[in-house]
Amino acid sequence: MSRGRPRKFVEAEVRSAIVDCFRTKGYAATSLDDLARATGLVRPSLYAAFGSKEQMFLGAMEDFAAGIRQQLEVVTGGASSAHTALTQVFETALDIYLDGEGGRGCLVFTTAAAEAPTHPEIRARLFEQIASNDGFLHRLLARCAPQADPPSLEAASALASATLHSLGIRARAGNERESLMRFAATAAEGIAALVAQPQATAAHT
Amino acid sequence: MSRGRPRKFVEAEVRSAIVDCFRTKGYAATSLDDLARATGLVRPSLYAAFGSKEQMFLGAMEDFAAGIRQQLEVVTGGASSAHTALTQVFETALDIYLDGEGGRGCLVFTTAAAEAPTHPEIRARLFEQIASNDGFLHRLLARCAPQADPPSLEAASALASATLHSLGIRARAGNERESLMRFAATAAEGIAALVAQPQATAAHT
DNA sequence: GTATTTATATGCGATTCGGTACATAAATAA
DNA sequence: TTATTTATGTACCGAATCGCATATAAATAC
Repeated sequence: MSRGRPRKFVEAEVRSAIVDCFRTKGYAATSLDDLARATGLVRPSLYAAFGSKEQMFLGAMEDFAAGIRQQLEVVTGGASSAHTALTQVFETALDIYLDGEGGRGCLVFTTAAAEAPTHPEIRARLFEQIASNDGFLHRLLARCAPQADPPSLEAASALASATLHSLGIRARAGNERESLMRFAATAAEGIAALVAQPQATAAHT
Repeated sequence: MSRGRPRKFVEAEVRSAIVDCFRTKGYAATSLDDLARATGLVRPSLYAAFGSKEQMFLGAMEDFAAGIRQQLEVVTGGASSAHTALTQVFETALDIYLDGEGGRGCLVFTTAAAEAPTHPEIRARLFEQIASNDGFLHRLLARCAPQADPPSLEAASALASATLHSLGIRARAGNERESLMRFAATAAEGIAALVAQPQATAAHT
């Protein structure tokens, strides 16, 4: 047991509330009072436990990305074909992007991206998380489409990543779930076709 | 000639400065004082000419989107193949996304998207501009790849749109120009392959 | 010239901002 | 019990926020 007065809050719940708050209102528009209200803590407790506003946001990026990544790994664990893997990836992401009211989208690809030009630390983490996500999709497709030649695999994983980014933006724009599902299905079929027919990429002229 | 005291500023220059300001700092973090400094106007003049902060931002979205659209139409006017058209679209977008220092990215797909959950008007315009951009790319590909079957065309234009969204995010994350160019080239080849080999899309199982 | 119209310039005013100082409460260690 | 450690709660700081009220300047209309 730790030494002093015990905390009154459950850390995981508070972290989740912080994510939701930043995701809905954005970084700059979220005040420490907003976070205090959302978490039930008072401002000094928040500061003592999670640091400054920017540190809280960096933590929220980490939490959000880790949550998505974990779900994606569970969902794609048994995927065999590229098409089913992509479909599951996109639908899992959409479930997260569309939760709550009003399409809160992606904290990393949208909210953090908006702050990147003025916050070097946020930009650095955004860079890392984009690269990490690219790597995940690349490995996933390499596993599910071993017959694809390297250029096709490269194109397919780039396009898969781009589709995920686009879904985050489109969810924010207020698209309906069915519309986003159609978009995801269309993208998944196109990308799957690429790795199914590897020779297509080479001859474009 | 108009009646009262003439304006001291050139409207186009001021509008451009407003776009740059919002694009770099984001909506909430941009103060009216920031805008006044950037434009050389004083706050009441800004307000009289362009309305509230939200109205200024909506105007900036319009200006930014119109500027990109116009450049894209010029650049793709003579494009014949899907591959060259896509390459020109992506490179033109990158020129804009990478101008200034620190990769300011896309005001619409990133900055506006971050504000969408809390600003219905911004969300509505974002929705429209995404749809408008989708339509542009769809028409462009239909013109440059008339041999493609409808499903392939659908997939290709969805992926082209997604690539544009992704480039905006990646530019914000601080990627180097060469890295983004490679990404764009990879995506362009993959998408072009889709419309070059229309039968690929149908058989994915 | 005089009135009217529009733009600029100064400055206020209530509110909110992020962060912290200080006092109090609740646990453990000795 | 007493000392120590940690968390909570209250109150406050200077700075910045958006929007506007008011006064002045510069043009045209008559």
